[in-house]
Amino acid sequence: MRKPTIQDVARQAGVGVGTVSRVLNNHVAVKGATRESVLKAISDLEYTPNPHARRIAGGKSYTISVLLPVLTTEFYVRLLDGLESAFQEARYDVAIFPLLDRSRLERYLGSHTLAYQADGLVMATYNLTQMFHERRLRTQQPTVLVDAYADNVDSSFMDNVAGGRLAGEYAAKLPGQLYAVWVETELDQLFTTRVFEDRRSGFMSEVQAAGRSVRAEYTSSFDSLAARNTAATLLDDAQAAGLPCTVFASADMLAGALLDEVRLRGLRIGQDVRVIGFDDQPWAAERGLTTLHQPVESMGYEAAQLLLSRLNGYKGPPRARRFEPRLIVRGSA
Amino acid sequence: MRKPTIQDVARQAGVGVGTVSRVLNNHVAVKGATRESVLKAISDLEYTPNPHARRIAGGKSYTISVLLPVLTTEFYVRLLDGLESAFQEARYDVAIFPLLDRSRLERYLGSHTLAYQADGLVMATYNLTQMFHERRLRTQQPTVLVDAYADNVDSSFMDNVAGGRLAGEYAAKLPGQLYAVWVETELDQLFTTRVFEDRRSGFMSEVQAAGRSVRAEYTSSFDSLAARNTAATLLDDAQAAGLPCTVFASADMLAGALLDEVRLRGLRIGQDVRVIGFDDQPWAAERGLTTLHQPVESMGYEAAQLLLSRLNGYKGPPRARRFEPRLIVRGSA
DNA sequence: TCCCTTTGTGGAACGGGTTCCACAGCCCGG
DNA sequence: CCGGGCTGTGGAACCCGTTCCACAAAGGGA
Repeated sequence: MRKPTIQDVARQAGVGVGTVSRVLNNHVAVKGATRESVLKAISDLEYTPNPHARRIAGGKSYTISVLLPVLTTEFYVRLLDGLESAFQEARYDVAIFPLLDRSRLERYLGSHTLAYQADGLVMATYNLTQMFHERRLRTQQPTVLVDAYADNVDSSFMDNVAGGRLAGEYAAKLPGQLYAVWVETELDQLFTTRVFEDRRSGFMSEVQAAGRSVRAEYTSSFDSLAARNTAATLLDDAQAAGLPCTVFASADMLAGALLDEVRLRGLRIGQDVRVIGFDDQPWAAERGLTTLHQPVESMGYEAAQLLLSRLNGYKGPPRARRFEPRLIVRGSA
Repeated sequence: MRKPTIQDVARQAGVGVGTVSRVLNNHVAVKGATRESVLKAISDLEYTPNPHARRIAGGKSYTISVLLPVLTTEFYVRLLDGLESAFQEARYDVAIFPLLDRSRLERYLGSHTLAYQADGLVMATYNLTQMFHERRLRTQQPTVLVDAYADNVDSSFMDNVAGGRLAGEYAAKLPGQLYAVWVETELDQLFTTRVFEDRRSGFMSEVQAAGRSVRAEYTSSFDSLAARNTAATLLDDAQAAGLPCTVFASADMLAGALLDEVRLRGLRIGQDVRVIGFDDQPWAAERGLTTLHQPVESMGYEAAQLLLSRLNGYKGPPRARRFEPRLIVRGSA
């Protein structure tokens, strides 16, 4: 049996095709009773609109490209959930582009692939808009940054400076020497993020304002081995200088490595060594990690709304949606 | 200025629209001279066909979904290169779906997202077809496995058993105790792969046939810290038992951890400790790693061809394209 | 040379939506 | 009670390719 079309629905409901289309797109000018009968016909026939017909008639692709770093963290799963729920409401499809490497990025955007055909672009964490200005990417779609910001495009992000400050404020009240460990930004200039820089500056300003000294020279890449090595070095120094101490780990991943290493040395978490993380990953609650929580879904949802309003013709200056982090105090600090 | 359509091209070239369409789709029945004039008109007008119109007219989505594990290894970049080059030739778009987690997979395939609309499915490394049979996924698109195999669907893969055998055969001739380290398959039952199992069975059979004993109880997950820990444990044992020794690492990632740990201990690679990897990642040449090379692009390209032939109506039984690994001998063993 | 195939080509019909115009019915003010 | 405007709705035109049918021209066999 043929897939039902909008014509079939119109016939079944005893209305015109225009009316069915109006119901599908939530146009206001459809009377309650008419709308009901259309909806009934739709469900009776199990009708689903043909997206390609829609695209060609509407002259748009109703597709959004999302460019993501390749990381399996819960963060991006939740971010996508937020993005997709908003785009789904507006009947947009989402195409995901994992940023595997530089050449692949250029291929994504430079040729006639899905990303190129999309009506809009979402960039997560990495701000690649500079490439547009350098004319290395020729895309001109409306763009929104999420988990990143810039003053020339719309953005939806958490205030990482504020997060750093919350951590700093809290840490400043704890006894013992203060330490901090940072994530190094990626090697490739292209894929950089200011997230960790911001966390750092917030933390440092607050701690210094409180007159506390910090040993903040520890860094690690986003890799479990590197994190563990850094944790070990830091704890060597801390043990040499004398416990207790407090460590701010600018990502839960680093905090996790610290917790492991602390346990390995038979030290007591929350007493000998206090650890403050950042991200509130799913395991953080389980392991009692004091950390900063981000409203990730909301960030995604709002990013989508910003982009959708551009697609609906909004022409104003770039807007920024700033979200506030929340310090979750658990046992680790 | 409006984007040129096929009508504009036809007018410019002084031919009918049907002819233009035939040229675009490489139908044979177009004379050389006519074809030339059409091609000239296309390039003069900078015409690019509207993919959505094509989809609706053709009744297909001309889109393939590729389901990938989320790993930044060179392997998947190359695999995608192979897949995309074949699909591009056939004028198919590729949509990538990183397998972030289970719920996301079900959402991808269960609802009316891009993956669902696609004409075909490529699954890399993970064989998720069992979910179709369990009715947990309702997709019925033609499917091809790449870097994985099963007897109920088309597949394109390297013979990992043969790779293991090559490694075993080579290792069996080297002096000292033999060791082997394996990658554990993922925890989630859904995302499993037989790749490492195969490498293991190939290696073991060859080594045992040569009458050599192996200490093959070492395993690690695909994580740098875990790999390093395993490497350390293995080398502790090896040093206790006496050098020289030879280690087969069933993934270059593990081999890399071994090389690091060997250097750390001041041992000589290729003399005290010989290491054989698997994958031939880009850094392997640089670090002189003896390893097994896979024709990754070809695997991807052939997988695409298998799928395309299904899309063109091929109805035969499942086919398997098996590729042979090649042992690259460098300094490490 | 004539008729019958091939071969190559033009163009209408078609796919399934959206949009816009026209019109019916209603409400309201004068 | 009538005309003007507003609201809600039907349906034709349109979006832009692919496909198929019809037909002209060229080639081949008798």
